[in-house]
Amino acid sequence: MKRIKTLKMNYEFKNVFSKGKYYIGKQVIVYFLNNRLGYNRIGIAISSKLCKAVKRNRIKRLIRASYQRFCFTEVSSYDIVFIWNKKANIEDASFEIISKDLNKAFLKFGIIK
RNA sequence: AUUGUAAAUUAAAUAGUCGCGUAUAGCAAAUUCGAAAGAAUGCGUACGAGGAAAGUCCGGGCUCCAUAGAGCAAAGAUGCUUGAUAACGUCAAGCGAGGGUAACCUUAGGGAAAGUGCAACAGAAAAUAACCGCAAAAUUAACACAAGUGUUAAUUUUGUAAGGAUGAAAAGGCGAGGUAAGAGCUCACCGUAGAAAUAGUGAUAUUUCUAGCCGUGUAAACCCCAUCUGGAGCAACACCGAGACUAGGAGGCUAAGACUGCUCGUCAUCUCCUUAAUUUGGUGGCAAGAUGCAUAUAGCAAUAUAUGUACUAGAUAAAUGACUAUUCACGACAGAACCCGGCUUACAGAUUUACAAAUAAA
RNA sequence: GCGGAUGUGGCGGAACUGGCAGACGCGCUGGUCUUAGGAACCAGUGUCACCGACGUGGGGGUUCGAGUCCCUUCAUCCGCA
Repeated sequence: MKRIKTLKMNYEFKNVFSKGKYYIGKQVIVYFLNNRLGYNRIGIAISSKLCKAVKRNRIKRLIRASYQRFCFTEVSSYDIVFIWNKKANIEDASFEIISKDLNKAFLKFGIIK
């Protein structure tokens, strides 16, 4: 399955937020939770209060693009949720900083080596 | 050349690597997911967001509610004229009013004599104007003298809108005549209202005559008049596949339902109320349309007609991104979600056309 | 997609038919009281300025005059399917 699986329902997001572990990066906050499906599922949540649709779309694309850069050697099964850090300025969103954040987060929880 | 007015166009480009969505009677493989309906997978090829996609402020298509019906009421919208349009609160061309030296811009612009309400404070008075004042007559009192008149004051009656601290607004304005004092009482000029003629489809304009002007403002207060509007929305709706389908009550007539009230009429047979439950997946709807562009004809124009030509975004947590290199003016506002016509709002710059003003030069 | 509500000092919250905007409460500042603090009481508190002008989310309009009426726009909140 090459296509990225996504989280869809509201209760799935709530489950990850309440039970999962998290890492706070400069621009992105990452939540992790184990699942038993045998593959990863991701969800990206950006509040509509932060900015308008074009910038929100851009952030989603940046996160998705940087997620695809990591090739997962082991068969990992996690639910991962990405949230924009409210302290960071939306105008400064860039691919480099987001991919660094993701790299640190994945290293911390041992998904990649 | 400067300053300005109006209208229109455009919305960085190129190459490479990786990646995303849709389509595919191209090639390959017959497998995977699912309870089923159904869906998906590799490679290749093609295509893949705007002028506002936005706000949701109007109007329509489409679907269901009966085929969307009839009448009265209620509620709401619009409001100079003529035309355009599927329709509109939109657009075009005009008229009136206001602004600008001008090009040009703005304009919810019917009715106040159908009725009701309101006009704070100030002011004599805020809408059937006599409080002060001005003037005349009568009475009383005082004073003067030439001795029955005059002057002054007060009171009463009458006439009078010239003047009066105010106010946004004071009863057409201003000047002259006139008068006891005054007054459109009379006259000239200006304004207003009405009628006729002429021009125009018409709003209206011009001219002439008449009326001395007997009614202020507010309808974006209620209202009156004219015109218009049935309701709900693609989460509509149709179909396919699962799951669930409890207990009690009422009606099956004249009941209940189909936007609100009433009356009439129609439809369907099971419907409604309370409690429990109201879960979940797929397919269609879904992209060629009152479409855009060019030319010709009609028209001042909006637009219409004809011919030619162009047009594969179609998702369902929602597709356009990342990196590298080069160039420049160094990139604004901003992301389709059933589809169209408008309106409104946001917007870095770049380009083009037409016109106006005064100055300078030729 | 459809529908509704709200916006006024630093904060909450009044102002009715258009007619003196900032009532009232909390907070803040200064003073009295106290050895000190609290409580209590008194005075002040939009901005520029000290005459006056501008101020009810922003921009227009109607009116003699808008917090109030109308249009447009921004922000926040809520409901339904």
